[in-house]
Parts: sequence; structure tokens; C-alpha cells
Amino acid sequence: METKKDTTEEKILEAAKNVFVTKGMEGARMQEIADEAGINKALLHYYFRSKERLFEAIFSEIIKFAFPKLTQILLSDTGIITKIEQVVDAYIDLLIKHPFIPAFIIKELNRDPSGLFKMVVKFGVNPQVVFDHIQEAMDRGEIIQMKPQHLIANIISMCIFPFAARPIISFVLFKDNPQALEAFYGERADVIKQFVINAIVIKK
Amino acid sequence: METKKDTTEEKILEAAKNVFVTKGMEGARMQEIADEAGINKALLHYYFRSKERLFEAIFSEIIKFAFPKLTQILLSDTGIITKIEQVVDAYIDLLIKHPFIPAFIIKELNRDPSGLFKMVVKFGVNPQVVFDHIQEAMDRGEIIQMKPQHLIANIISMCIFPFAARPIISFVLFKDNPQALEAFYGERADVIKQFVINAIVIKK
DNA sequence: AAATGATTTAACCACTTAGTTAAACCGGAT
DNA sequence: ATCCGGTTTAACTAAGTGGTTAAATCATTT
Repeated sequence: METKKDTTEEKILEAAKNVFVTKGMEGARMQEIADEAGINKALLHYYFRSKERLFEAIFSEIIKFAFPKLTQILLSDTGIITKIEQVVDAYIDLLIKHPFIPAFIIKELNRDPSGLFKMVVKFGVNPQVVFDHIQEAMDRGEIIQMKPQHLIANIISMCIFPFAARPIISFVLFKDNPQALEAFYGERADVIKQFVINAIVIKK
Repeated sequence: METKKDTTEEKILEAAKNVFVTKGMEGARMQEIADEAGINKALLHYYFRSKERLFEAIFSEIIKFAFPKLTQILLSDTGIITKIEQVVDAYIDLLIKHPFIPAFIIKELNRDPSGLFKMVVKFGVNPQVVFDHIQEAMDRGEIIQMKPQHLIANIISMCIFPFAARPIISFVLFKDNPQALEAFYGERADVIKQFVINAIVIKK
């Protein structure tokens, strides 16, 4: 690969992502990040003055990732059911590729909720238009009536929680059998979509 | 109240629970625990030799809490739907009273998954009998066919995740309006029960 | 060859943390 | 009165942390 970027800064960011995501802000050690990046601590501070700055860089990158093309999907002019299916597919796909993100975000956001402000605002996520869109589908009789927030919470919960609670799911539900666990995650998208549709679609 | 136990050990445990649950094992400081218990650090170590021991004590207490009368409910001889309703009610009731438990468990279990072993085993939670029970209800045609693990994951996810992700729910779905948030959590049990029943019950 | 920026080395500082220690204190039981 | 376990005080250790510094080295460019 010629396009492979081997610059030191990228090695640092990659290493920092690994360490921060698995250990969290408090558990991460600058020395460990330096080691994992194959450099020394002095150079690490030479690039990112402080642990805080480095963490900010990683955190915003992760958050950017956690809100995928959501707005894009939600603002398209397809029906509500199609949108739900697309959101579930997009989320599960993302989470299978980056299964440690949910636990990381939950951990850091409960430690310091203020970080949410800046990020969400920066991405211009406007939940109200989503609420309205769901409400209209309810008023047209396509789906059952319920607070849009509950519907959203249900869908997002079923997508994210099994990844955040991976150790529990693995041990309690699958006796730490990795094949069974992988299969489980592979089936999640279809299961969730079917489950939600059964729950809310009004058959005519 | 005469029965109020004011023993120093209990004050320590109470203080430690507060600090550990909000700050986590790594973020918690022995000094802060001592302060919150109204004693000094020396006495704290006099009762619990090390931070590790104190944490173990709290962690097992919390885990004990997180598996409520689950087995009790699950092994009763009521129908599957009744059981699901009781489980959801029990869980949401518990979580409203102790909303910080989910984030705490997710944090610590991802930090050190080995802690799960001892606890779950100690409680003799045997998921297989639950799987079998669900499977029988499916075979009798009461509910739709799906892997019991997915059904369990769906229910538990909808119960727990909104508490674990409280800051996100609060900010994104309710603009940090505390009344709206409290109302939301108060409605969860009924919403989840209705949602699950719609999703899986086969109408005759 | 000289200059420049990236990188290493290794020592160092300031600070925090868990945990220890020794002495004194205090209140109730003997 | 004395004994004794719980408790305080206050100082301390030992280890780790983030961060800094100064000098040396190395690779490339000029």
C-alpha cells in the first residue's frame, strides 16, 4: 500500500484511540499510548501538549463516528418503516465494526456530560424534525400511537445495549462461546427490524 | 428510627457505594470516601485494608442488587407473558430507584470482565431453564418464533439502556428538561410491556 | 558542509495516590 | 483506676502520574 499513512501523528492518534477506548480517560496512561505508538513520552507531548488535548481529539473523532449518516437517512423522503430499517442497518453495521464504542461513550459521558453539548450541536442534529416525522406517520394510521421518544429509545436501546454489555451477553447468554456470540450479533439487525415492525405497524 | 444502623462500617459502605458508583473504581479516591463517611483515611484502612477489598464489597453488593428476584419470577408457574410483565416491572422499578447502577456495571465489567464469573455463578442463575421455558411457549404457538437470547436481549436492552445512557437521553430527547425526563422514565415499564406484547404475541 | 526539524534519551519536577505508622485520645466495660 | 477497642491526628513512605527539560542523535534538505 502506498497510500498507507505512516506519519507519527497518525500513529499516535491510532494508538491513543485504542488505549482510550479500552481503558477510558482515567485508566489510560500516556506512557502506554507512547509505547503502543512505538515512540516515547517526550515525543508524544511534543505532538499533543497534554493528555486532555489528545483525549479531546479522540473523543470528537469517536462521537463523529457514533452519529453516522443518521441525519442523511432521517431526512430522506422515504416512509417511516424504511427509515427505521435503514437506521437499524446502519447502526448495527457500525457497531459490529467498532464494538467498543458504546461502552466508551457511556463511560465518558457519565463522567463528564458536558462534552455532549458541543458535539451534538456541532452536528446540527435536530430531534424535533424526527419527532414530527414519526408523529405524522402515527396520525396517518401507519403505526401505533406512542411518544416518539419511546419509539426512538426502544430502537436505539436494542441496537446499542448488547454491544455495551458485551461481557454480560457473552457470559450469561452464550457461555462465552465466541462463535455463538458472533452469530448473535450478525442476526441482530434482522431481529430488531422484525421486532419493531411487529410492535408498531398497523395491519390493514 | 431506632433501627437505623449507624455503625462506622455501614457508614463506610454507604459512602463507598456513592463514590464508587458515581466515579468508578479508578476515579474514586479513598480520601473522598473517608470524607463522605465522616471519618479519616486511617480509620478507613483500619476497616477495609485496601481499596480493592472495599470495592469488592461494594461491587458484589451492587451485583446482588442487579439480579433482583429474577429467578423467583422466572421459575414461578405463570404464563410467559405474565412473567415478562413482572420482569419488566421489577427491573424498571429497581432502576428508577438506583439509576446509576447500569452505567456503573457496564463501566466496571468492561474494565475487568472476570468479576462476572464469581457473581453470576454464586447466584446460581441458570439461563438454560429460561431459554427452555420461552421455547416451549413458542412451540405452543403463544408467541412468535425467535432465538430466546434475542428476545431476552431486546427486553433487557429496552429496560436498562435508557438509564445507562441517561445524559444522552436527557439532552437529545428532552433538552435537559428534568420533568419531561422523569415522566419518560415513569412511563417506560408500560411502554416496554406493550411494545413487547405487540411484537411477539400471536393473536388467535 | 551546514542547517533544520523530527526523534531519542534520560533525568527531573510537582503532584497525587494508596497505604503505613506511631502516638495520643476517648468512652465505656471490668 | 485501668484496660481496651474504636478513633483521631499528623506525618510519612513508596509508587505512580502528567509534564518538562536539555542535550544528543538522526535523516533530509539546502
